[in-house]
Amino acid sequence: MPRSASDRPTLALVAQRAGVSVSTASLAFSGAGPITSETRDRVLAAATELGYHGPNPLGRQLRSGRCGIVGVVLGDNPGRAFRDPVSIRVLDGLMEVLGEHRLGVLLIPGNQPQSIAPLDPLVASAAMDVAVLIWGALPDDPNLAALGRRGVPVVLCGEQTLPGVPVVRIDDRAGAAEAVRHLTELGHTRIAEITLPLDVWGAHSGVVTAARIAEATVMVTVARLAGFRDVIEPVITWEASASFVEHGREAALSILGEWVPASQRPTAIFAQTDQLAAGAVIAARELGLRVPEDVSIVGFDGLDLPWLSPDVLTSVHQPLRAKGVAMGQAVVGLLAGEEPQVVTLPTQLIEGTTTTKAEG
Amino acid sequence: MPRSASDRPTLALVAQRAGVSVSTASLAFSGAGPITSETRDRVLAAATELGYHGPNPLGRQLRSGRCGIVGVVLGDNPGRAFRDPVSIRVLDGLMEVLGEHRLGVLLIPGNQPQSIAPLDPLVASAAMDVAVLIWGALPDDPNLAALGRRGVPVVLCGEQTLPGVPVVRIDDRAGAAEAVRHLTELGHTRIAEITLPLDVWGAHSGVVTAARIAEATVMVTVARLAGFRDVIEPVITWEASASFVEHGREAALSILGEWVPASQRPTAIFAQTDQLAAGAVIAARELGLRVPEDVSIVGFDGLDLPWLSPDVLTSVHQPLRAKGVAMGQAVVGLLAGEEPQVVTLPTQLIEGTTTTKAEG
DNA sequence: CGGCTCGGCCAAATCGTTTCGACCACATCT
DNA sequence: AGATGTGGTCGAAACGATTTGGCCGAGCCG
Repeated sequence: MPRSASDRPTLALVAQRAGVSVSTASLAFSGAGPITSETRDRVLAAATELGYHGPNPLGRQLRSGRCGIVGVVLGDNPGRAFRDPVSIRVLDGLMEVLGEHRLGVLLIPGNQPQSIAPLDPLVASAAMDVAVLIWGALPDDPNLAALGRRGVPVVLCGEQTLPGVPVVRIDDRAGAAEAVRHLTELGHTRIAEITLPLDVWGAHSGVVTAARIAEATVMVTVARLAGFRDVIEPVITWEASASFVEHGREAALSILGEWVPASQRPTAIFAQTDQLAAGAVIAARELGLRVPEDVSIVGFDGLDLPWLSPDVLTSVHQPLRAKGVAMGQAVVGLLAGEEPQVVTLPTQLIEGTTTTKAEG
Repeated sequence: MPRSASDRPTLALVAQRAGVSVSTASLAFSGAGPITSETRDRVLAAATELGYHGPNPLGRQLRSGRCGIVGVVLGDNPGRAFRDPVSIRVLDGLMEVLGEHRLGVLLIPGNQPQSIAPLDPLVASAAMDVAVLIWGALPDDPNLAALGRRGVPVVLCGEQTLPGVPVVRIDDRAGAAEAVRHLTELGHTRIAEITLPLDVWGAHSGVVTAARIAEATVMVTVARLAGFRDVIEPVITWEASASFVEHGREAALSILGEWVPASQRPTAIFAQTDQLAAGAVIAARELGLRVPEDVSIVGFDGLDLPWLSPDVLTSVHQPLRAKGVAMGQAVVGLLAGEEPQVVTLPTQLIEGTTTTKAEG
């Protein structure tokens, strides 16, 4: 057994030992092309004798021009992307499909807006057959530009569409509208909003004005903001700096705090993600408010949140795993030379225990 | 700009256009070796004209014998590995170090015990310079065996040590003992235990006997079980089928249920992970028990659990991110030809709000 | 019995880059 | 002036596999 990678036997060595040509030995492993089982056995025997365990992927890759690797660009630093159950679920579905097609997932930290280095070196020069921008792309995304220059095909996720690029999306605007309409149909009129960051920096946090909302650049946020306003105008909008429970809690503590007269207190909150909504539920509990009697709360994503027990969040469910699966299929289609498509997946509001009729 | 990968210009083309040899053109890009700035500029100009954006990584890889990729083998299916905040944090630290050294992370679904296919094809044949078994290895791990045959160096995480293989670990046994000792020092004597799965299948769930405990095969579990028993014998041991909140909740509902006479009810629980412990806190709340007055709960890992608010879990903190960092450094060291080491990181019990003195 | 087909094997070209050694011109030292 | 560098460039040989086209012999059909 070879100690290090340097003294690994090559196919040529195996062929020599088996008394056949290199091409025949290759055939014995790949299985393509006609070969006597006797010959194959001789090659395989020679291989085991020499400790040769299959062809070196590097050589194969160079020849075939493919490396079997799909780069997955995380939209933010990995610490955040991974803490977000949403991307986790998507990644899960994606890996399933890619695994079936013997494609590997290369994790690529996305561009970090505050960083000086605009581009991860992996984006610029790692070997990959396709890249997936799992968190959506900005209109002038540097990753997208770099991958385009390199000639790496891309699959996108989210609102942004580009000619010749497959996109997997949901109707964020309609989903948000459905959530808010659910609340208005229950009789709520004073509805607060907890929104995702309006820009990629995520530096701001707190109540925001209409002016700032009009300048929002993150496409997902923009769509969900618009969906809310398709139904009714929020009484207050609170911008979170990221989609974590603690931010939702902080927002709701402020929105529902005791300094707000009960008569003016929002009777419902729509949070743009389940994490934020869950934070709001926790905040309401801490403030001694009953959910949903005193305040109804709706989220977006449809995560399974066992730790919110005994509450079950009312939420706009999106098929996260299916999203990943669809992206995987888009990757496979791209490699097969199919025409890129825009796939829109359905969302569905599912009632939990955190919404009920407005009092009075 | 080239439309597809097939008609991408090569270094030879660029060299020809610039009127220099291929080797000189290579020098112009790599920067290694002497070259006139004038010549380099000519090459670079020719490259931009042709839309050549740096050397093809595949060719470079074949030549250098390295592909700049580290395979990260997830111990279970990715859906689970990613749901577990523990591996996420470790992965985060790992990616940071590897990123600094321009190494990419290739995600590899681990062996799925219930599956017929014993080995992921990526383990068997993906190109990688090193593999990291992030969830530790079994004594007879098929991944480990396959990687060994292929000559891929390995970095391990956890209790299992192997000659010539770098390992990053914590002292699980001592950590568990510290947690339980904390409870006994507070006067607790009836202490229940919620344990991680005893075997890799994770099919069993419920109260377990001493006989089954003696047959535990997962090293981490074994170590934490032993740590408990270094201090005191648990009054009851409940095996969870995975490290999720809902399993901890289920366990605690059973352990603390109203059918248990208050005089015999455990006054404290040590759960082998924070997720399980958090589930226990939630269960206690649902049962109307006060934490910590009626029941003290200790976890293991030291996760930040904002959704457990207002409680803060008492827990044995392990440096998760540092674990990833150490594994990254082990990878880099391995590639640099350094001697493999076993690194043991410290753990520390940090008191939250979920433990207090036993009553009476 | 001759021509044709076809299965099984091989030689050689190819993928795109890096790197080693050779080479040349020019400057420097003795 | 001749010997000794030396900076800049080039040719050619790896790196390890796949794949195309060709060759040879055996079987089949007419």
